[in-house]
Amino acid sequence: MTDQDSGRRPKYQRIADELRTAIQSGAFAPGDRLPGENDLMTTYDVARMTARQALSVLRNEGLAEARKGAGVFVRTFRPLRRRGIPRLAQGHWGTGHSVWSADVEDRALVVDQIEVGETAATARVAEALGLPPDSPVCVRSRRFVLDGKPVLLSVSYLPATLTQGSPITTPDTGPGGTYARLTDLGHEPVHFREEIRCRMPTAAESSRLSLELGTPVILIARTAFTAKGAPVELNEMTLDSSSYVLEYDFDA
Amino acid sequence: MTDQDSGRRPKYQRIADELRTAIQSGAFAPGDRLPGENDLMTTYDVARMTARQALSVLRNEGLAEARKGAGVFVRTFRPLRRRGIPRLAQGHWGTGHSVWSADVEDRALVVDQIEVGETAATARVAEALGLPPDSPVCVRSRRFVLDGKPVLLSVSYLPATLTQGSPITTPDTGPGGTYARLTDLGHEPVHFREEIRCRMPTAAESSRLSLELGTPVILIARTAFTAKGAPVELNEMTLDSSSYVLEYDFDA
DNA sequence: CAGTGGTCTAGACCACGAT
DNA sequence: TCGTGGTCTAGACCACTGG
Repeated sequence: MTDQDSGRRPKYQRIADELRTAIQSGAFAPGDRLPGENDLMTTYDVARMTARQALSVLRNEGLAEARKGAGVFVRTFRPLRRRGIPRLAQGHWGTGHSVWSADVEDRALVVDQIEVGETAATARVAEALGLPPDSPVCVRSRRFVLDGKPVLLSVSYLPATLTQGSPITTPDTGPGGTYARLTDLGHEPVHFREEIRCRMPTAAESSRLSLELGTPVILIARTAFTAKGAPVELNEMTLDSSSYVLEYDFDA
Repeated sequence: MTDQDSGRRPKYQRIADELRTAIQSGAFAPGDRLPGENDLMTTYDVARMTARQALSVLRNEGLAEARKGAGVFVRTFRPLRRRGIPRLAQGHWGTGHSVWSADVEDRALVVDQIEVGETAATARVAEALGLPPDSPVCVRSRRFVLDGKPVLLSVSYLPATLTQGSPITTPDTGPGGTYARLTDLGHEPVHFREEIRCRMPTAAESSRLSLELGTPVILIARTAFTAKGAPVELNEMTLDSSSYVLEYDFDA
């Protein structure tokens, strides 16, 4: 260590800084290959682990992704748009445009890993549905895959007393889906509450969504209410944050 | 490597798995100290870097945080609740309860790092406000600190032609804030669009929000529209995801 | 097959925090 | 002061990808 020490910033962070700046300045475009471990070792005269650490910083920031045997590449962000309130989202609020561009949806959607069954409600689920603990609930679990890329995990909980004998307890709920069947049963959902949070994925989520390192997940917990204010469904969704932009339109 | 190899899972991931399971089973509660590098080295008979790598997995998952000189500890999650649509959020949708608990807000809020000025709109800002590129815009930048912990960065953009000479161009906008002043000027915002995404923080964001490793940020871009459908404000917010749950209520 | 990233070892020195 | 995590070196073998 003869020259450096200018500033107390660790070597691996200095290297990461330079690469990050280069990416953000456009010197490396999305999809471009970045200098690899060997490049950094010679360029900066550091050990292998130090070069690796620098690259791992960028990966954990979601800026780069490694492809084994190929190299390290700048990541892209081309999200889908999920409209939380379709009724209001269209219309004449058109002078200003969206902040983040999003792909149009004329792609191949596959629903996957469907599991339907009945279990005892966890404390959280019972609370959200206004049921006593351990009440029986209908559980519908699915995965959504868009153009071969998994983007969304969905688990829906409904009071089992409501869904007895209804198509809701079968994999195919029929035209209009679960909400149409609830309406048939006299429990039409008219009000919704969505709670949103964000965190790093568990190993299981990371695997089911094929997530890159440094990709958070968005959690949406949607509760559906009837006109009487009774909760009839809790839908817990797990989204690949690199695939989604959420949008909510509302009036003052 | 005499015994292992049972399963091709790398050592550091196996160690991380065991610790993760122990955390999720409650063997280690939030705030508890986890086995440190030296503990793992002797327990699993691995090299220092391997133990470090196992712990770094948990940190990047947001499950653990390291305190230099002290140890590695299980993280906590006690979020604030941000209601996107206050008018609807109250009321009679009360049978079902929130999925995630949230602290009540009787805490000390400080607004910080206030900067107000005028610049040329970036392409993204101009697009959102329906302005020609490089149009002059009023910029209001702030940081919100709750009980000493920074939780939110906010940057607001308004067409400079609207705000000329108004208190909006000063640090203190007066009672009712920016929206009240816009109303005074005959540009009352009546409709809002919020776009939400999520990603890992930049170094600057991480520093301004004092984020732990493994903590994503939530980005909210809110556009405010007048009754005529003209956008009058773009507010870009950056939230510490470990401090927030977002909530949206709406009707079918 | 050559090059890449993935994993792992066995050392070292440092800055920091608790005692 | 002593243990902790933070940084760094200089090697090694492996699995995978590409031409």
